[in-house]
Amino acid sequence: MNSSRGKVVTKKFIEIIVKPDEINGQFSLGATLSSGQTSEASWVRANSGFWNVEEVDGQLLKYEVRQVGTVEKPTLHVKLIGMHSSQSSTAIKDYLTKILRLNDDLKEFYSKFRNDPVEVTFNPCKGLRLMLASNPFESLICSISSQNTSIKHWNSIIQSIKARFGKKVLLLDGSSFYMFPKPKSLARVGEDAIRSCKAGYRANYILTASRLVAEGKLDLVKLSKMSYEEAHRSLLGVYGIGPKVADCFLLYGLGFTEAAPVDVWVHRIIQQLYKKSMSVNQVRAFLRNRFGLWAGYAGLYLFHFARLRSSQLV
DNA sequence: AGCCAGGCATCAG
DNA sequence: CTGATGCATGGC
Repeated sequence: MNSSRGKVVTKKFIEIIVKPDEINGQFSLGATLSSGQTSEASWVRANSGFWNVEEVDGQLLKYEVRQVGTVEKPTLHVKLIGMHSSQSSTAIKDYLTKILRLNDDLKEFYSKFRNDPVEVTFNPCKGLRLMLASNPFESLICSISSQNTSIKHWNSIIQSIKARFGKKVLLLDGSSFYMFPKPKSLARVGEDAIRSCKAGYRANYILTASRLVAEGKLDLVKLSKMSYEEAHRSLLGVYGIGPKVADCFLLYGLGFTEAAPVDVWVHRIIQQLYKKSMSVNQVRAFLRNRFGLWAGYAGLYLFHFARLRSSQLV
């Protein structure tokens, strides 16, 4: 069992495998983690996969996920570093299934809307899945930081916030990682400090939201138990949070799949595909009415498709 | 140099 | 309610 006293080299990690029959339909890890979702800022690309660090059952855990096989028959290899022997690998599997949304029935999405103009996105985006943020507060700040700037820039804002105000942890493989600060820590640092993370005018929004969460006036758990409309309405009351940021957080932070964030990309592509001139608000209503609980997926596919096309990859 | 990026608060009408 | 404008920052 314990090899640390023997001649055998201690195995520092455990590897688990997620098989095709544990994934509901197609999956593309690469597309999913490269699609600019506001839940993914913390994932790091390395080797042939991606890694992240999270607290699972109060235990710090680094996981490296790599896809083998095809998009149609996907298999995931997950390397776990720092796992206690008391933790079951099925608990880890459940956790990954939840945040990579492996139970979402993608084939149903494709077949249900195969006669809709959104169908043109299915092939180029095949296997793309929504992701659920593992830390709702981090997702809230990511969503706020992402407004009116590039994906690259808001990712760098988040990295700076983590490096400046987050706790540094050392991992068993020798690497280190900055955790996202807790609401109370971030609420304490002041606007100038947040501004120095190149957050610009968003610094005030970030600080305001952090204070509200720290003081319990913005209860993320309570929000997750409301209806979508109710939760959206109450988020709009927060300074710095508008319709798009609220939808980002509800979708990626809390898992409301009927939320479809409408940004400039989605606004443009919807008007092109459906040949109708619409305001941002009209597009938002349009997506919700047409796609219901699949609106989040439709929005993500349209967003990713539009960006792929503009970079000449399609 | 000027415009755009996963927008929002504010103010005018 | 809808429409115009300023706002930090970085990339092209």
